Amino acid sequence: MYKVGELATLFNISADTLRFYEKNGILKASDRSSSGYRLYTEVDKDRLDFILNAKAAGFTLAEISELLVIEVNKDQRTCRDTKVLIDHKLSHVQEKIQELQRIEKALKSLSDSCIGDSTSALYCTILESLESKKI
Amino acid sequence: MYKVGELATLFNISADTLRFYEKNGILKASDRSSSGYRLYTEVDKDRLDFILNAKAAGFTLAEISELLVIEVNKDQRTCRDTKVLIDHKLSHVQEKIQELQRIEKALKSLSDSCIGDSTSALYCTILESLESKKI
DNA sequence: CTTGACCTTGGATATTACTTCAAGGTTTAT
DNA sequence: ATAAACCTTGAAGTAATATCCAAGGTCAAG
Repeated sequence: MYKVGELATLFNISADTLRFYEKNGILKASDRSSSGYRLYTEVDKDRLDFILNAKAAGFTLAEISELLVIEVNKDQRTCRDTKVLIDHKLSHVQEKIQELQRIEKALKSLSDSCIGDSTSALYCTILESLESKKI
Repeated sequence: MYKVGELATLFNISADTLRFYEKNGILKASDRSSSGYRLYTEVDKDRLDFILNAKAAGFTLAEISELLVIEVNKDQRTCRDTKVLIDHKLSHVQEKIQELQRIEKALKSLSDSCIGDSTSALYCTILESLESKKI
């Protein structure tokens, strides 16, 4: 059994984060000590591991909740249920990448247009672009 | 002179957004009518154009404020001042792209490991990965 | 028995960029 | 003259993910 600070240290997160996860129904300590301290079991620890792995894969906490529902009811769920979530997330991430690449391109084009030396900004091509050009 | 709704319509944003910009010191209507209506001039309109172009290039409102300070005091600023901001933003965006690409890769690898058919999730490789593997 | 490190709770704060609301005043068209 | 469409303000709400704080209880060591 781990106290909140112990489990937090194990995973290099803060005790506040664990309390936050509990408040949001994503990870509840299985037990409490007689004095009210949270006590986490090995199962709780595995669940936290799952949560943090999913987070590292880019899932939001809401999405992780969905994944956990499947994980916990594995025997009544199919691979399709899981894969649908992953693929949905994947295309969302790909859209975001494309949007950022559009922005990257715009910024590069702004940056490349300007030498960036100590001459007056009066005729700075970057500013000129922002004044009028549609990006 | 444009009223708030007129200017908003011109740029396909909401009147509320313009009021929000004013509250945040990013764009203030130059005048008010006798009854208190905001009245925007052509200069205000140009400034809004600048703001929206910068937004399209991925800048936050705080960053746009910085750009506007340079834009308005052009004669006392250099190209370097401007380019520093752009390049700073550019590398920030590139970092975000890399992080998303890391996530994309992780998701792809999860997705590819699973056929996603109607077999039980009991042995779903995606769930197995999330249970233990560090991504 | 005291000190320090830990734990509890609820609530506030932070970020970003708005949106919505309530209650009321103004303008324009018919 | 009245209805529709506009405008005003300040305050509160939203999403996402925590972090910080205050006031107080608990536990282990010396």
